[in-house]
Amino acid sequence: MLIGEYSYNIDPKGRMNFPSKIRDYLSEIFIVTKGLDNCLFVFSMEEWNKLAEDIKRLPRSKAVAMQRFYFGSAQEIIPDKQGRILIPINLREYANIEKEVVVVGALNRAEIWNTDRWKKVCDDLSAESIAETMEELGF
Amino acid sequence: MLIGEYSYNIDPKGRMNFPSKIRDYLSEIFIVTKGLDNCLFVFSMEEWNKLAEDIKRLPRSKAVAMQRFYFGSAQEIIPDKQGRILIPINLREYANIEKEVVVVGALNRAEIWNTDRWKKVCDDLSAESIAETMEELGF
DNA sequence: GGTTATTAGTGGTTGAAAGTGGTTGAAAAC
DNA sequence: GTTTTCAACCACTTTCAACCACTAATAACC
Repeated sequence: MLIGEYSYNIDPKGRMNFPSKIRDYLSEIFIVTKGLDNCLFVFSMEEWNKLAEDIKRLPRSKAVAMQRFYFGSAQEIIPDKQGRILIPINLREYANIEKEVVVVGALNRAEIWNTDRWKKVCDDLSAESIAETMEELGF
Repeated sequence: MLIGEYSYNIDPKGRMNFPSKIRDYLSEIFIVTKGLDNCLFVFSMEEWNKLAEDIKRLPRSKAVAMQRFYFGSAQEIIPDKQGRILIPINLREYANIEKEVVVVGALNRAEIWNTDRWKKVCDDLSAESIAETMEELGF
């Protein structure tokens, strides 16, 4: 299961470190795509293939948008010996990533965020709605 | 699987570079045809033959239009030593391709777009519909 | 608790591959 | 026979992946 929050800086060459714990979970090669709310999604090959299969089976009307969104933006990523990755420029632009970056575990995927955006998202998470949902779950 | 987004300029002689990653997948020779939404489709010979078979099996009424659309516009493409391709003028006109071009991976085919058109298509992808479909898929 | 060993993270260099521009020569068109 | 076109090269530039070397942080051990 992917959990945790990790902060890094992107170096002048566009490389960013990628948390070793998440790397271990994803194995040597994985997929980065556009995600929701202008973050990037990171999938293991296994999860990615599942998603691809599901998208294939969608009715045409929904499939086209999903295909363009995910396949169009997807990139195979292989970290270098030091565990760094290089994110394609179009994805960096999409996610507003320039310098400070956060990698966040999210169950079956990881997410990459512009740090400021991430902070904002966290602030906006209303404590009440969380509490409410917890109650629904019986916790 | 064909994925990713790659940007190039068409040079004064009408040549455009073609991404090596997609070239590798398609092998030495492939097919370009008119596609949906005024883009161009790029198929591997294998996929192309499959499509041709499928079209053959259609009921006559539907087959004629499909045949005219796909076979009529199809062209075999062989990249030069540097990996560039030359797109026939009728296809360039169809897709409004003049200078800035994007090549996009889409699972079993690639698409070639006028850059501005592609941007527009991406912008029009509604975030809600993507989110909704994701939820349906259980991601 | 302090020292050492190990792993995580950062910066920089280099060489191969990807990408771009231009030239030439054969074939087709006039 | 001349001109035009275009595929096939050649040469150059840029990019980026693969290293190497170093520092910081963490874990293990005495």
